[in-house]
Amino acid sequence: MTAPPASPAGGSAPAGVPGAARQGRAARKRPEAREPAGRSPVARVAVDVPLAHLDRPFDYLVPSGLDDAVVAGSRVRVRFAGQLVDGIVLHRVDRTDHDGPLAYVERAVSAEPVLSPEIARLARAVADRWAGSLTDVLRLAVPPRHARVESEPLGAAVEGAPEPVAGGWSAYPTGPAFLRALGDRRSPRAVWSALPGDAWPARLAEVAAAVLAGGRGAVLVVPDRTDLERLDAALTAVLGPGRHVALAADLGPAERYRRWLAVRRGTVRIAAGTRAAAFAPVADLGLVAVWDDGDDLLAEPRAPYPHARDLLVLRAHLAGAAALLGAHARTAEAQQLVRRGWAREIVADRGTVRSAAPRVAAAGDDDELSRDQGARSARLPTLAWRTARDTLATGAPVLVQVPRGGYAPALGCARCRSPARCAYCSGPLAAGAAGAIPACRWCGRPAASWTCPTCGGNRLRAQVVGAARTAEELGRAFPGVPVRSSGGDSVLAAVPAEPALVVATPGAEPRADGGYGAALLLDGWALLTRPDLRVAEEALRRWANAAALVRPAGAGGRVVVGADAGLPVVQALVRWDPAGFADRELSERAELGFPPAVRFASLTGTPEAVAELARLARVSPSTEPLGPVPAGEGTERLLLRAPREEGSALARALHAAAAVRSARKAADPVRVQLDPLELF
DNA sequence: TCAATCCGTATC
DNA sequence: ATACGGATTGAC
Repeated sequence: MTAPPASPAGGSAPAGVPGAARQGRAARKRPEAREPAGRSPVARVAVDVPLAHLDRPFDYLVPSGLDDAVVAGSRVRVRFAGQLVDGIVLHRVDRTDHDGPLAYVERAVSAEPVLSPEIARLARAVADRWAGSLTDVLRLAVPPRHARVESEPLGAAVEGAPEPVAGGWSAYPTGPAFLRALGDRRSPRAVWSALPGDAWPARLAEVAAAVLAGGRGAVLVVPDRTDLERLDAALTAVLGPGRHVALAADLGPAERYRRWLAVRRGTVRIAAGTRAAAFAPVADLGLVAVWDDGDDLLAEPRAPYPHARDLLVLRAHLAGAAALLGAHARTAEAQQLVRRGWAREIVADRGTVRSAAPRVAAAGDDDELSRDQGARSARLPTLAWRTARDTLATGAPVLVQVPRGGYAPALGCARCRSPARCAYCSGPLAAGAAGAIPACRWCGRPAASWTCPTCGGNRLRAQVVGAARTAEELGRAFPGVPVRSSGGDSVLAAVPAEPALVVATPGAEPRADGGYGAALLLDGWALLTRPDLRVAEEALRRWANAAALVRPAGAGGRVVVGADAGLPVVQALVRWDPAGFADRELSERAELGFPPAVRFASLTGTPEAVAELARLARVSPSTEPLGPVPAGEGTERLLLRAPREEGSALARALHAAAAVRSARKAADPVRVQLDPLELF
């Protein structure tokens, strides 16, 4: 360590020159004399440059005039490689490790310490875990500044803690103990299988109340906006007003920053939100929770592509906080946390599950279709049709889950069944409405006339029937029964307790007042035939989320799933055993060498760039390359597979290789993703 | 011998 | 990105 030099720029600065600078030819403003702050004159700054080889802090001198504003966590502007860039102060320190002159911090943007020590540590760990740069993570973690909001008067914190309530947690044998531990400032970790019909937002709100009772704060993450609205309402109901904020991406910059600042300043201690809220800088963090961690909305689409579940697990670990992963279904990742002993299970006993769940029956492809004319055109198996008819007769609504939106989202040749492709870009053709001219789903060009390249036929038929056409057909099959649709841009939150057919795409199912009388889960084959590692897990997740909205079997609740009864995933739904399914799934993946039993990295870019990065990455001998395979538009994708315990070494090697490439000014970027959701 | 230019490397 | 240092080139 060396002491900071007394003056910047190698001693050439006009330290002793009085304010009246000599007039040059032009009225060029000379920098006024600056001197380093008296104590801790060095600011260690994370500069906002995305280059991998610059992913480390840089030291600057704090001029005495900025001594008060340049604090750990505050935003600054500094000169870096000749240009002014944004930065965030990581620390104020006494001396520098840098042997060379230090530049001064140019400007303090504000004295607000936006980066808390906990989030600074987390951001570094996230960058390391996902082979990214700190800068990239900070862009995800710290929202853009809004100066006016920052200067608004501080809102008052609501004092005291709300009454803790065991509420619905007593339905789970280990639930009350979990809540008690939170109230005692301990940090239990659990994977929670929510009972069908349970009001999960209320359960999360009760958990938040327990954390508050212990004097700590919590972060609660849900997949989407609709879930957040429900959680927001439950938090208000259980905690009272002013004790939490809802953080969503679409709030607008001012409101977003206002709520975020309330968390950062400690005015509120409970932060609920969608995936970006996983970084919410809650003070004295007691708990992180995530609902329905299998939802792919929790995967961040921006570099370095962290997944909110894994990020929260990491955060709980670093901060010594409790963790709760709740869902109706269960992911293999959550099951792995249980198996490794990192988390305990919170599950109801079999009897409770049985009495809460609807009765589930399978109607596979070989089931005869209904003889009813309308029902046949709606491709309802007899069982589904009868179930709908009988349920509607009792006065209850029926939920119809259709895997795909639109009208006919995939068309094929009427004669040979081969998929219909766009003549220009080879994208899939789809029809938007009955009798509408088909159009390409990629480029939007209409295909007024079409000839099958395989057999020469020129008539199209629907390969996949979408929700819109299903609604139309159900209307004919059940004349006089209202049909409501939910999906795409128009998602219904709830429907009344009256006879209706409610057609929804997965994730857009409205809740029914008093529960649905029945749910028909159509076209299971369409869900299960996609070439994806997670198809079965994802199908069970979607089915369970829909079936959880149906009344218990004892109250007449019925579910018909349109898939082969012999499939293990269908059996898991029939028996309502998501934990058993996840356990078997995890074992299978371990045998086949798939995540989460092993770690994967995916490198995407031009073939040369991918090859170069793979060559530069000093990976362990047990790291296995798979591919590369074409990934469209002149790019390739290479997968690297490593044993689970070598995951961080793999990430480190890839980041180091990316640093070599960025230092060489390599032109073509390579996208590096750890644990990518899509493997094939 | 010196200045203009090129290239590589560090960026505090 | 840009800026700087050292090497290289070319003209006198």
